[in-house]
Amino acid sequence: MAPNRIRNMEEFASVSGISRPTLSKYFNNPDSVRKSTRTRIEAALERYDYRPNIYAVNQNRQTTRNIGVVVPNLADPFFNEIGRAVEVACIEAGYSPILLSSHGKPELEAENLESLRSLKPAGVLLAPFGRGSDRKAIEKFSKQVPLVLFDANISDIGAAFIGTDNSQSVGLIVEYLCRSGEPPCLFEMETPSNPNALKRREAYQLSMEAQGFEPRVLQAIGSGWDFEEIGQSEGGALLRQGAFPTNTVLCSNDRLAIGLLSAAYKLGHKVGHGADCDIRIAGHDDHPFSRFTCPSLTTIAQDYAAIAERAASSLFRIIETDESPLAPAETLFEGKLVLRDSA
Amino acid sequence: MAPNRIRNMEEFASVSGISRPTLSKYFNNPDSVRKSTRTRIEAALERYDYRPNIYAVNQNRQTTRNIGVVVPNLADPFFNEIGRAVEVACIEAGYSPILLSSHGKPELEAENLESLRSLKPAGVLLAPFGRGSDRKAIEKFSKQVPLVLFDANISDIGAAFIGTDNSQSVGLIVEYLCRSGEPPCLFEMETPSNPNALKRREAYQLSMEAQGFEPRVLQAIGSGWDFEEIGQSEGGALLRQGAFPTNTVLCSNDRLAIGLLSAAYKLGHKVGHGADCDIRIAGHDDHPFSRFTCPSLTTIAQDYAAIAERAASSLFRIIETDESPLAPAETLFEGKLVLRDSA
DNA sequence: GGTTGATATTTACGCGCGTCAAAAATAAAT
DNA sequence: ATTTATTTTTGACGCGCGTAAATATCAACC
Repeated sequence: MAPNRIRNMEEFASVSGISRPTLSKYFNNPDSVRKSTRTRIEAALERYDYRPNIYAVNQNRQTTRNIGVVVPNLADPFFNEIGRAVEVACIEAGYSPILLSSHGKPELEAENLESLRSLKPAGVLLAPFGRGSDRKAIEKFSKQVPLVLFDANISDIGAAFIGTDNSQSVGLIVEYLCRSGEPPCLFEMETPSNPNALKRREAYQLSMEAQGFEPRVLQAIGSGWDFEEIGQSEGGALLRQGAFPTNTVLCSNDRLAIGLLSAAYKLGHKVGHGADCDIRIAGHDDHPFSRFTCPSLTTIAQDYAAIAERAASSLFRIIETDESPLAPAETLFEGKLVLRDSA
Repeated sequence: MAPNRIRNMEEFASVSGISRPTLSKYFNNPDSVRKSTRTRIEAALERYDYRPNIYAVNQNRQTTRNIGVVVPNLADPFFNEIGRAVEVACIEAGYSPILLSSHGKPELEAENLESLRSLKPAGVLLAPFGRGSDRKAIEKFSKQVPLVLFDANISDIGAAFIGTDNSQSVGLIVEYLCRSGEPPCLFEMETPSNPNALKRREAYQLSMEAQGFEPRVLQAIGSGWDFEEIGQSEGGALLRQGAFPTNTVLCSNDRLAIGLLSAAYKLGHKVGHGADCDIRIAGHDDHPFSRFTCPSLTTIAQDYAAIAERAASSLFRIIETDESPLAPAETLFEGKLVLRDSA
C-alpha cells in the first residue's frame, strides 16, 4: 500500500496534489481548509502515512502543543492516579502531555521545570512539594509559562490552584468519628512538607473545638516518602506505649494509616468499629489500597477526576485566551466520606 | 547576571567569542573540543544560560538522544518502580527518557510506539503486555528502531530480553513451602495475558512434580488489571467454599495475594505459618506493599534494579555500536525468597 | 454570465542548527 | 625556530517547515 516513503511535506504535496502551504494549514488546523480539500488530504494520508516532522514544526513556534505535568512522586498512587487523569484530559484536548515525576526529591522539581522550558510547553500543570519547593524558581518559571497548580498550593504563584477543601473533608470525618464513638486524636508526620498536611491539622483542631472536644495531635518522627514504614514503626511504638489518648486515630493520610494498621495487626489489636474492637483508625485520600487493608480503611475520597479535569481545563483556557487572572483563582472540591470497616 | 537573553547559537557565539561550528561540536560532545576551549565555553555558559533549541537540533538528525520507555501500566507499582529505574539509567547515560504508560490497555501499546516514532528515538525499552500485544506492530517497529524488551518476552522480537527467571524463582518458593508445611496449590488468573503468569504456572507444575507432589491450580475468573479486587472476590469465594485443596496458597503475583489476604481477614481466617494459623499465603514480586499487609507477605523479590540497569545498558550498547545480535539475547535474573509472616 | 468573497497556489524568505571544505590559528615535537 | 599535527574559524549550504504576498481558482449568488 505504501509506496516509497514520503520524506517531507514537499513530497507529500506532490503525491497528493495539494500545495505545501495548504497542507501546512491543514496540519495546524484541519478545519482551516475547505471540506473538499480536507477530504482529499485525508484520503492521501491514508495511502501514504506521512506525518510532519515535529521537530521542524516546533522549531520556529515560540510555543508548542506540549503540556508539562509535574508531580512530586509517581510512585505514590495518589499522584499516579491524578497524573494519569491529567494526562488523559490533555490528550482529549489535543495537547501532548509530558509527565514528569520528581521522585520524591524536591530539588528535582526545579530541575524538571527547567528541562521543560526547553520543550517550550504551551503550559504546565504542577503539583508542588510545598515547603520543599524552590519558591523562587517556580515563581520565575510561572512568569514565562502559563502555570496551574493542583493538589497543593503555593500562595500567589501560578494562574490558578485546584485542590481538595481540606477543612471540609477533615471536618466531615472528624464529625463522623465524634458522632460514632470516642473523638479522634490526629496522627501525622512531625514536620510535614506538604501544605495539605498543615491544613488538615488546622482543620482537625478547629473541628474538634467546634464540637467541644480537645484536639490531640501525635507526631511521627521521620522524613521522606516512606509513610507506611513510618506509620508502622512510629505508630507501633505509640501503640505499645499506650500513648494514643483515645481509641480513635485519624491519620493525616491513608499511607500513614496503612502503616498503623499493619502495626496494630502485628500487636494483636483488633481494629474497627465493632463492639469487640480495641481501636478505630481512619485515613484521608482513599488510596487505591485502602479497600484491601485489614480491615478495610474508612477514609475521605478526594475527587481525583474533578481536580484533574478542572486543572487541565483551567490551563487550556489560559493558553487559548492568552489571559491569566491577576490573582490566582482557587477552586476547591469537596471530599466524600468513605465508610469501611476500620472506623 | 544574565544580560539580554541569548536567542540562538549565533548570538552565543559572539558573546562567548567562540565560533558557532565549534559550539555545535561542543554541544554534541563536549569532549570533542580542546580542554581550554571547553573551559571557555562552560564559563560563558555560566554567565549567559543559553541552551540549544532542541527542536532545531533534532530536525535534521535521523535519530535523537531520546529513549522511549513503554510499560503496560504505570499504576501498577511493579512497573512504576522498574520504569523509574530505567528512567534513571537513561539519564545517567546522557539520554532523555520518555516514559509512556499504556494504562492497562493493550491497544494503547501500539499507539504509544507509533507516537514514539515521530520523536525519532535512539531506542526503545518495552515491557510488553504479552498476549494482548500487537505482535505485528511491535515487530514492524523493531525493524525501524532498536528495541529491547524487559519483564515480559515476545519470542523473536527485539534485540534483547531481560527479565526474571520464573522457573528459578517459583521453584525456590515452592521448595520452601513444601519443606515448611503442606505443599502449595497455585492461585492465578483464569486467562493470564502476561507470559510471566504462564511461565510461573509451568514452573509451579514442574517444581511440584519434581518433589513428588501433585500440582493443583485454581483459577480466578476475571480480566483486567484489578488483581486485588479479583483476588478478594474470587479468592474469598474459594475460601468460603473450602475449595483450596491444601492450607497453602501460592499466588501468581502479590496483587492477587493482597486481595486474597484481605478476603481471608474478612472471613476471620488466621493467615501465617504459626501453629494457630489456618492458611498460608505466598506471593510473587515483592510488591512495595507486601511489607504492610496483614500479615506481611512472604514472596519472591525480583531484582528490579538489575533488570532495569541491564535492559538499559543492553540498549545503549546496541545504539552505540550500531549492531544488533542476530537472535535476541536473553538475560534472566534470579529471584530472591523474602520470608515474612504470611507463609 | 459576470461579480464577489473565500480558498488554493506560486514564489520566496527565514528559523536554528548540523555539517562540510578551505583557511587560519594554535599546540606539540623536533 | 621550524615543522607537523591538531584544533578553530570562516563561509556557505541544506534540513523541514511556518508564513507572507501576490496571483489564480473556485463556489455561489444575483
